[in-house]
Amino acid sequence: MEPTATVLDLNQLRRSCSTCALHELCLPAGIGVDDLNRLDATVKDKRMLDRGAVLYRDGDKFDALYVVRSGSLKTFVQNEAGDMQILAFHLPGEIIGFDALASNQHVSQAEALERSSICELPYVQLQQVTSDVPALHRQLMRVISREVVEEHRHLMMMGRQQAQEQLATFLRSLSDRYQRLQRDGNALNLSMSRYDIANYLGLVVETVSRLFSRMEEMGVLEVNRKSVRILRPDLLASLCRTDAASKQKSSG
Amino acid sequence: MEPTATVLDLNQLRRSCSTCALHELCLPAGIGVDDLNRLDATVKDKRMLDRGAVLYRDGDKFDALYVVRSGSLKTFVQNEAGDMQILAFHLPGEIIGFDALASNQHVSQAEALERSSICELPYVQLQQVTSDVPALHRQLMRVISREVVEEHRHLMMMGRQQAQEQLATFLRSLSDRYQRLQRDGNALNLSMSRYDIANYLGLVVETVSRLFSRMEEMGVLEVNRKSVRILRPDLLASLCRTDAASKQKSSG
DNA sequence: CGATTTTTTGATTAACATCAAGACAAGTGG
DNA sequence: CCACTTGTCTTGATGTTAATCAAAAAATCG
Repeated sequence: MEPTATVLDLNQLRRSCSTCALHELCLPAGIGVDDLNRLDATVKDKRMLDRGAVLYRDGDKFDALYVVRSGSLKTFVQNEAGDMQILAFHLPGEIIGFDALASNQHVSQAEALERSSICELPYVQLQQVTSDVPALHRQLMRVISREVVEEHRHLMMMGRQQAQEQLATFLRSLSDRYQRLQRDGNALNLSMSRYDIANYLGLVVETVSRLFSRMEEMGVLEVNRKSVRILRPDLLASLCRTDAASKQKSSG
Repeated sequence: MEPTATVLDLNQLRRSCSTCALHELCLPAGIGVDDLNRLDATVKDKRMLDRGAVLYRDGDKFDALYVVRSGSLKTFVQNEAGDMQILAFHLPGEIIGFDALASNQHVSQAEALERSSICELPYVQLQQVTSDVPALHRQLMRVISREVVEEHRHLMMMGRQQAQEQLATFLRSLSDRYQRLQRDGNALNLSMSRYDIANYLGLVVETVSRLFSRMEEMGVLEVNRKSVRILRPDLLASLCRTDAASKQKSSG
């Protein structure tokens, strides 16, 4: 490969928060121009991660938050026995690493699902900026709060929905996030494996595979390995809940 | 009832953060004396809630965070169909309401499980204090982060453990929290119903009831309705995970 | 291409939900 | 204080969903 290409790439990555395409979705959302430059200065050199590369692992000292700039990652926890539970899949504009604020060390692991680029926000500097810029402080709190709310959705999904509803909900939420990124919400490109999807939903891989097949038979999806096209968004929506009346499971 | 008793009660409740028994477990943890007085000034009149009383509900405008001072609460979300998912049970010293930071309105409901008293932290004032007192800002971030970490535990429990392991894990975590409150960690007083426990774990009430019976037969617990005595903490611990080797479910 | 991993499909089983009913505690009103 | 209601909890019998076991097909990789 020619060096020019690489240099261009790096320059592209080097562009600031102010000109970043994710501007309105990321930490800068709702921040004034002056303050934005300050934030910009704290964002450290962007990192590239290859598929499978680990951004941080359980036990790592906390020293930065990270923003997904392109690509995608998964975060997960592991117990003593080595069982893994995937917590979330992260798309561009999303900030990760908040779990480490509590104890000053990470209690989860973040791993790239594909080649991804990352903005690093060293925490000491970020703290400096946020204490000077109240708007940024509030914005940061809002972002953590969004993570809390998202986890509530995850809990509701795992606790109260059955397998097919869960997968439908998962696909719909992915579709929504695609749209917020100005992508076609009906043409999903799943960067995670079936195994990862199953784990995220608390199922086994066979179940997920069967569900994809079933939804394809129903005409809801067109599945081609990683690429999933939503043919009938309306049907998919209806699959998120089997006729309301029909279940107990401590619904309330 | 005699007015004197009521007045005394109110006075007791009115005592400040500095002298509160929960001092070291609550927001003041790690805050200096001077700053503590400032925090103290922002804590609004304490509220009493009767069993079943609602502190905030889904859709309520966000204007305060709340600290459980005595008693206990549950928080839960509900979907369109009315299905409920309990997110957590909250004991004294715990701060709730963070879900509302994201959108300026609550997206969950908090309800007292027994007669409980609550400290209210009006957010506008809290924001003022935190911007003046960086230590408090950091402490607040740590507390939200703890909530995130706790939810990771909940997700791991629901996604990867089976019913008996879940209940064992739940009881153990409750026991730990009792101990942090200087209570006997082996003499639990469950303020929540079997129904609530089942919902929290993603099970039905019959399953939970059967598990209590089974654990009693095994000699792990002595169950008497709301009162649960842990007879064999060691056995309980071992129940949190059936022999490590024996499962798939996308463990890693 | 052979080797390994991922995904799909089928057959069987286990875990938990559902259905049904009784036991027990806590009110409630007479 | 007692009959009666109501809600919570327990226990048993049966059913269903998703896990497990097994193996082949498809994709990825060196």
